[in-house]
Formats: sequence, C-alpha cells, structure tokens
Amino acid sequence: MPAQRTGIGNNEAFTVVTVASDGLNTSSVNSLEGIASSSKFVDIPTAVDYEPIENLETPLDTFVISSTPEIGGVETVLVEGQPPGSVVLPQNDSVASNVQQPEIIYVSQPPAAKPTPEVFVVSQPSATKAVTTIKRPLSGSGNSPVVTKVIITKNPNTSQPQAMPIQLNQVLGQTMSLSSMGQGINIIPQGSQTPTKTITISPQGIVSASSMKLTTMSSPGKVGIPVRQLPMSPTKTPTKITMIPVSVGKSPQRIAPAAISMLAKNPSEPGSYTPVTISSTTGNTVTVSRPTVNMITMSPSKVLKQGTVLQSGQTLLGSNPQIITQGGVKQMAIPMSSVHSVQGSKFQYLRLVAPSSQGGKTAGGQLTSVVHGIPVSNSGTVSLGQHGGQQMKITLPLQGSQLKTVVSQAGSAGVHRILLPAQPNQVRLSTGGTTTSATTLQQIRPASSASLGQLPPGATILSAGNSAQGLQGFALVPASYLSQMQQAPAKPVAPVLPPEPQVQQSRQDYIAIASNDPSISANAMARNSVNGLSPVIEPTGARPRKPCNCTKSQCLKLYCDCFANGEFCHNCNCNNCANNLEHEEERSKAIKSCLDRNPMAFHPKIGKGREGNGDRRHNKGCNCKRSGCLKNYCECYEAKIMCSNHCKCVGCKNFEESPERKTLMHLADAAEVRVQQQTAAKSKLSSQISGIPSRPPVSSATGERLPYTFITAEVAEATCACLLAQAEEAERLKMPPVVQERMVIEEFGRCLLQIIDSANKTKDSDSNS
DNA sequence: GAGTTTGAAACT
DNA sequence: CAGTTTCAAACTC
Repeated sequence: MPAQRTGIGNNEAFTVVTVASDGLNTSSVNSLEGIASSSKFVDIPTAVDYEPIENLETPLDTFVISSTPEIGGVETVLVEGQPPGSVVLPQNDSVASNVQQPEIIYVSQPPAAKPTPEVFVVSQPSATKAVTTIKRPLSGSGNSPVVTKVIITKNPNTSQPQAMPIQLNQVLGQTMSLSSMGQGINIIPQGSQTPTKTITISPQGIVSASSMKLTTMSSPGKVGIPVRQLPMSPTKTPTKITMIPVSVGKSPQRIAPAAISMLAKNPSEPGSYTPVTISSTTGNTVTVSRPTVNMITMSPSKVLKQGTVLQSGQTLLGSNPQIITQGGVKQMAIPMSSVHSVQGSKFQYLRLVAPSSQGGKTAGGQLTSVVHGIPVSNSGTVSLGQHGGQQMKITLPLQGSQLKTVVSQAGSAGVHRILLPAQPNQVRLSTGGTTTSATTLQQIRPASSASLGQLPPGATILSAGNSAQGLQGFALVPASYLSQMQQAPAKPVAPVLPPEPQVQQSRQDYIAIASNDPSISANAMARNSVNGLSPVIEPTGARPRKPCNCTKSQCLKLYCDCFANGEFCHNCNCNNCANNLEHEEERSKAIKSCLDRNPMAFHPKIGKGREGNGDRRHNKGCNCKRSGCLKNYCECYEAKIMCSNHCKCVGCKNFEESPERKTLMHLADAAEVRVQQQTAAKSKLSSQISGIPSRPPVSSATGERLPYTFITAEVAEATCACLLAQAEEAERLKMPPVVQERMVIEEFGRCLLQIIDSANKTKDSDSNS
C-alpha cells in the first residue's frame, strides 16, 4: 500500500533533539541500551561542561529534549516542539541524508472525526486500540538505517508524558508494529481529503527515527500486519535537560553562558559559511550583522527580520539542524528557509557555533543552542486537555498570513506537551479569551505564570539572553529546579512516580546544572556536601541543596550559592530574596551583570586538569592567606582537590605531600567512618528500641505485681528524705566522712528492706483477697 | 546561637 | 590591576 506523505510527515521534517545532560559523548551514548546508536548526544555547553563534542562522528540526527523529572526519578521527557505523539524526523537534506530513509507508516483506528483541511487535532483518544507500523522501504543499500524510536508514553501514575527511546535497528527490514494501550494521542488532519491521517500515539506511542520520513497511511490497511512487538526499554530515557529562557520566561537553574557565534550559509559558495557577527551589544539587546549582507537581527516578535534588534530572550529556531564539520569543528547549522522568512536575505542557514574555549580547546566544540522546529504548515490546533482549568490558545502563523490556533489544555492530572511551532516567536498566547495582538506576537513563555510547571510543556525552549560576547545559549533546568517548580504554589502537585529500573539513572542524575559530579561545580557540589559525603537525595529525586542565608545580597550576587549555582532559592533562610520567579527581571539583570563582570561567572569553578590528567582542578585557583588551604574557606579544599599553580594562596598546605593535609585527610576519613558507624548504630538501636514496649508491664505473666512497681515516686521521695535525714544526723554528730557515708548507705539498706516488706505485705493481702 | 574568621565577590 | 569593602559561609566558643 502506498504511503501517503501528508500531514506531519509531509516533507516537513521534525527534529527531536536529545541533549545529553552531562556531556555524553558518543561512547557513553553507545552504552545506553535502547538508544539508537545513531542518536547523537550533543552537549549543550552549560556552566558545567564544556567538553567538545569531538566524538560526534556522524551528523546530528535525532535528539530529544526532555523536560520534567518525574519518570521513575528520571525526568519526563519533553520532545521539543512536539506534543506527545508527534513524530519528528530529519529532512532529506539533513545531515543523515546519507542514511537510507525508511518509511514510517502510522496506522491507527478508528479514524477520528472528519478532518478539516490542514488542521491537525492532537487529542487523547479514550481507549482506542491503535497500531503503529513502521515499514522499511524496499530499496536497499548497504547502510542499514538506524532507527530511533522515541516513545512518548503516559505514565500511568502521573499522566505525565514520558519518552523512551528505542533502538529499532534490529527490527529494520521488517514491518514492525506497536500495539497501543489505548491512551494515545491522535493527530488528525481535519478536513483533509486524505481519508485517514490519524496518528495514534499509544502509551508506547511516539516513534521517531533518524532520517526517516513520516508518512501517514490513507487507510488503516496495515493494521493487520503486525510483525512483532517492539522491544521496550522503560529504563532508558533521554536526558534531563530542559532549556528555558534566561531573561524571558522563567529563570533558569543554571545559565548557559556560552556565547554563540553564527554563521550563515554562503549562497555564492555552496558549502561555505560566512560569519554573522555581533555588531553591538546593548543591555539585553544584541544586534547581529553579517558582513556581506544586510544586517539581520532577531527578536521575539520579528524573527530574523533585517534591521530589527535582537531582544533578550530571542529564540533562534529552525527545523532540521545539521552538523557541519568545518575546520575540524562540528557545528550546527539550521536551515533557515524552513522556518524563517528573511526578506532580502540569501541566508539559507544559520549556524550556531560555540565560541572558542579556553585552554586551547577546539573552537566550536559545543553546540550551544538547539534548534528545533515544526514546519509551520503543519501547525494547527492542538488540544491537550485542560491546563490549570484554563484553556490556553496559542495562535501561530502559518505560511502566508494564515493563522492557526493551538489550544493547549493540560489537566491537573497530567501536563501535556504542547507543540511549539517552529517560530515560537510568532506565537500568540492567550488564556481565558484574552489574546494578544497578532502584530505583537509573544513568545510562549512562562512569564505570566507562577511557575514553569504552568508552561505549556514544550514551550520552554527559548534562547537565553545575551552575554557580552553575543548570543547566549539556553538555560538548563536540572531536576532540582524542576522540583522547585513542582513545589511552586500554583502548580499542581507533582505526582509521585513509581520507581523504575534506573540503568542509566546514575548518569542521568548528572544534570548539567548543579550536577552531583564534583568535577562540575565547586559551588554545586562542594558546598552541598559535607566532608565529601553524598547528600541524601530528596524525595523528589532532586539533589538537596543547602539553603542559603543571604541577608543583603537579595541572593542576586555570586555571594549567594543558590544564585551562583544558577538555582532559585528554595527553602532558604535568606532575607529579601529576589532569586525567585517573582523577581525574574531583577534576576535576569543580575545575571547579566555578573556575566558582564565575568563571562565565566557561571562556569564551573572546578574543571579538569591538563589532558591526560583526569584530576580536577580549580580553574581560577584560590587566594587563601590564613587558612593554609586546609579549611573549607578554601575552595580547592572544599572541592576536595589540591591547590594548583593557578592558586595564589599563601602558606598552602593543600598539596599532595603535605603532612598536614594527610593528617587532615586521615582525620576526615576517620570521622566519616565514625559517622557512618554511629549512623548504623543509631538505626540499629532505634530498630531495637522500637521492639521494646514503651511502658514495662506492671505485672508478670502470672499476674504477680513486679517489684519495681512498688517504688513509686512517693516511695522514692520518702527514701531520699530518709537518706538526707541520716546524712544530716551523721554530720551533726561530726562523724568522719567515711562513717557518714556508711550511715547513709545503711539507711538506704533499711529503706530497701522496708520497701520489700511492704511489697510482700501487699502481695499477701492480694493473694488473700 | 552569637561572635569571629575567612576568602570570594564586588567595588573603587 | 591592585587595594578596599562587602558579603556569606566556615568556624569557634
């Protein structure tokens, strides 16, 4: 049956970007079972990791950007720019074009209501049995395509969507079917002449593939051709990175400070690129220009329109990012033609290139920005349920002047992902009937909401503000931040997710921001651990953070550890705190101020040493004078690393052979062991105590009153009075101390005899009665 | 818990 | 860039 290439897959590529949260390189990615080997994980250079992606051997293909952290301790996945159930594919001209392009045929039943032309409805069918079939084309080549399937599932406990990548390359060459659990999402082209363009995304729903074309079948004829169930890998989830705007929308946990330089594809010389230079930087405004063409700028409201000014929060989005190797440097290129209308410009691509890193590292090793997009022509109405009881409409421009509306509804039980169009800058966001003007299109941003959690999921990727060097990257949100969001008052309580096998949990816990990895951030790690002991993970799954106590800085200076770590204050003891969502603007200014002073302000303080030396090292070095670098005042010591030649410390004792350091280390080790022993003993004791009745029994098993019960408070008081009187008497008689002592003890003996006698009498009377 | 010490950050 | 001040954490009592 010929597949009809319509709807989402209609030559309009989607790209799902999986961004490794912790700088996964190829090798580490390959270790992730269930993630297609063709999936490349590209670092977003955050404040914590600037390793070049030198291992990225093949072009960028399939990525997933995850968002929220709820799935079994791993974040729920947001497929960027996609609602749950969307299919994301690179275009023909994307980098993986050398890979054979299989067809994907989605079949579902029953087809939804009669569609209207070019409008897609994403809805959740009640209990539709659906089958998703993937079919490889017959045309063969030596290269078997590696298909990555990203499954957006709905967590049964939380209703939160979750994505699971599945490597399908083993099943290529045969038709595969996905059996739905009936909780999928239909994408229904309404009004189209195409009979059935329903994509039912089951709990195992979404399928994406690298270099695959999505086609929707004109009829569900493939339903009956299931070959086998796709293997599921519930333990494998993509990364935890969420990108949110720094200066627009909710502030991030961590600022990704890296600047982006842009290159435009040179139309006169195919394959070559011309730098797009930053012509000026004023406040939150960055103007970019291109030497040979008219100046281009980007702003939230006018994407890449010449002559306008790039505003803070500008989004640079496009579909089908490519990895381009130029000068041995991997770079990302965005075909602008697909999403941007640059009048008068001959730009075909914008390329985001990370700036040269320090220390002789390869320039442009990092992809600072992630490009994604949904072809405008495919945008439509998305209905995703209630969103905080309020329907949210997002109107996005289509090609030409036509507008379409995206309706975002997310129920309290489940926050659904909402489609971000390729041009979120040109999206109208409206709630409760209030719609912004089409001429003042707003970014989808969480500025007006109480928390990021109220954002339409998927609407979180926006470019950050700008640094002194130019465009800035994205802000990344770690799980800890997401836990903050979960606790934001206006957000529905984050559901508790059942623990899942966490094969990659240890790795995925390493969120780029505020990572547990001590090599990542001295602030984040060293100050959050005590004596190197790993902090206990919060019930939310987030790493606990030490609360700050700032009083004067409003937590908007680097004095504040929360701020320095790119985190919001949360459960802190600070006064007049502005490091929160309510002071977003202030905070953004503060961030910019810090970056103005020091572009590396939010970079990790602790980096790796020289190549071949895995030791960590304080990038800046300490300046200790009195502590000998053997107290936690010293950032090196605090980070459990030795001082280096970067340090300017005086009287340093924090070096390898230092006897003082060794002694301290031994003491620290011993203390740690002691603490552990005490902890173990306490827990053991408490468990034992818990088995002891709180009040001992008054009587024995035979009903006999036990002796100690006769020593009542009155008896004890009387005894003490007797002893006291005896002592006074002995003193009055001026007896030697030894004799006085003896007299008191003898008196105590008499008291005891009296008690025993009384007890016996009581027992006798009890037995007589 | 209050006061002191310390060194990074901020400021000049 | 150096010196000074501010700040909050680390430390001491």
